Amino acid sequence: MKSVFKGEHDLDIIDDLRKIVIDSINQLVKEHKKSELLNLESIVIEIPKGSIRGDYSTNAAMIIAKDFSLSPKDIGEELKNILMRSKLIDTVSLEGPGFLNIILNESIWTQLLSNILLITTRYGKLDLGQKRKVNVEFVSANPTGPLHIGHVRGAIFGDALSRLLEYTGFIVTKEYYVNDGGAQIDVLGRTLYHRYLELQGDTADLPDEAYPGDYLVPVATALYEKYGDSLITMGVEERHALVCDFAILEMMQLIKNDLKSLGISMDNYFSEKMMIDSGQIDRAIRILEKKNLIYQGVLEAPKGKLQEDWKSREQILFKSTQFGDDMDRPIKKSDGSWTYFAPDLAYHGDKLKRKYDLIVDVLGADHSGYVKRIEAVVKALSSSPVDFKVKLIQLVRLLKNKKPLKMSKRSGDYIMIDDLLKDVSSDVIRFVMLSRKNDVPLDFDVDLILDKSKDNPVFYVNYAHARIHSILSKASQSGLWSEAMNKLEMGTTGSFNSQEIMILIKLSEWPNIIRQATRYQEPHRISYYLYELSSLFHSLYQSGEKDDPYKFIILENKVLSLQRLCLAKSIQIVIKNGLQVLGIVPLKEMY
RNA sequence: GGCCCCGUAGCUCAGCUGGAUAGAGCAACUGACUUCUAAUCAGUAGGUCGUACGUUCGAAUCGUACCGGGGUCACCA
Repeated sequence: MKSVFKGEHDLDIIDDLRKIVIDSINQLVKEHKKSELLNLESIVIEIPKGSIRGDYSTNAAMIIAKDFSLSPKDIGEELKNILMRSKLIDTVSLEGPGFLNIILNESIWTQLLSNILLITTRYGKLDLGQKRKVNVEFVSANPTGPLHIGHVRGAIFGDALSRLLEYTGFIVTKEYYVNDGGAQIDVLGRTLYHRYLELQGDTADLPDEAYPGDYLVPVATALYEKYGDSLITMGVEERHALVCDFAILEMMQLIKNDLKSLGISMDNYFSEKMMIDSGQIDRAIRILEKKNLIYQGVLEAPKGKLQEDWKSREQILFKSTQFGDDMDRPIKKSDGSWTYFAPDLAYHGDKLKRKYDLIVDVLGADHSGYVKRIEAVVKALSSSPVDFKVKLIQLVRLLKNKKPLKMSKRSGDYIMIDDLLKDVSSDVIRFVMLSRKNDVPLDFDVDLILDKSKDNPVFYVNYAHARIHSILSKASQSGLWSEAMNKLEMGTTGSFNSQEIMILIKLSEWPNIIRQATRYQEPHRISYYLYELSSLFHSLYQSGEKDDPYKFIILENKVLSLQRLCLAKSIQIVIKNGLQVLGIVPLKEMY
């Protein structure tokens, strides 16, 4: 019987082990003359925690017990006997309610290290996407001002998710929906014109509805440089259109700069205005009309708290309740103009036309009430079921000295991204933003980040990376190590201590972490993994501090030394791969 | 009132696609710097996994109800 591990493929021990278990089960199925297919989806290979003996464990026996009408212990015993035949498996023990604890043949660890050293950046780079097309829409902030801290989390999440999907073989389009067609643009235009008049001596106060903050002042200067005072005598409508267009261009430039400084580049900026002008809304609505999903009707008044200005009125509605929404949704205002929903409806229709296999919307949690109607649109407009996911990003609670920091929209005292980046690198911000699951609120303490940045876990991870770099360069000086060295011929003692094996098991988990993070679209799993891996490394490193035999560089034992250095290098490779998926630059030194 | 998210150690959170003795960080306490980088490590202490019922061999994880916190329920965007 040929070893599964001996193929030329990149090593993915957990997945391979799972295949061995499944093969063994299929063999049992034959032996027991069972013909029906078993549901093997929930069979998992796990890394047991605590003091349980075993490199890996599987719940297989407990899952299949029913199908065989046997107890988990009995079927587990049979499964164990088959598993024991595999050359890769050293021992299998049946424990607890029916877990099979597996210890692999120790030669696997040398193979794992050779494999990681050989394929480096490719280790963990699974082809899960197989060139399927994905659209990830994120940020999509209104082009009425620069990005502030509230936008950062969604921006970084969307970018990291996109990187992850690209890493795993998807073809990703990172897209920004530019709301350049709505009423807020009129306000923007009027505010800019006000600033423009100020330049020419007009001392009127900023109107209440105008955008606060002085970021439009330089834009007004640019406007003046281009047009002089000719705007004042221009026709109102012509002037307003011109000012608005100018403002949008400038605002998008600000936003693009902010994104760039966070390491984010979009593939596509989708203009709402251009879409409206090309008549796409009408077309999308005509499709819905054909499906009988548009009607004139009256909505019931909202229940619960009384809405003072509520008036019953007949409107053009989209029958989103047919797809699970709570109420049908209006698409036109009483003045005949579109609601916000109408262009967004057409926009998702446009995404569908572009034939993506997966469409992801990254939205702020304050849009949670909006999710169902968008899902309804996607269902209504697509001819075949499409994989559509909305990822809601919870708010960032901004703290200063552990106290909530109020940001007032009126005074315009938002913390802007470029302010933040003056004091702290985008890498640090990235790691913090990715250190929580997307649907949990995140505390972001400005002081903690600014003054005591070493409390940030990204330094912990980077410190491990840098330490390894340092060890390796020291080892190079002693001639024990060189990047050009043929690692496949590395000497190994063939045996590893328990601390090293814990790390090797952790390293073997990396492809699986990538698999899970991709499947659930949860980049934070990578942050946690990297922290844990770094922790194991620091611990191992410290063992060498106390005991010379545990050092990485042991001049009098070149074989052992090389083995340790290969382990260190492998850890470094995985940390580097992980940080790069998160869009963070791995450091070679900390000072 | 409807819908969505959350409730796990003093604090901030992992774990949630059902599995074994529920894990980290911070804070507290004890200890380790003639070094391969102490931005680190070792150890101690800390728990009715919001409550109750249910599903089953087995529940922090799934279901129902309730309690508590947040968000959202416009012709806003």
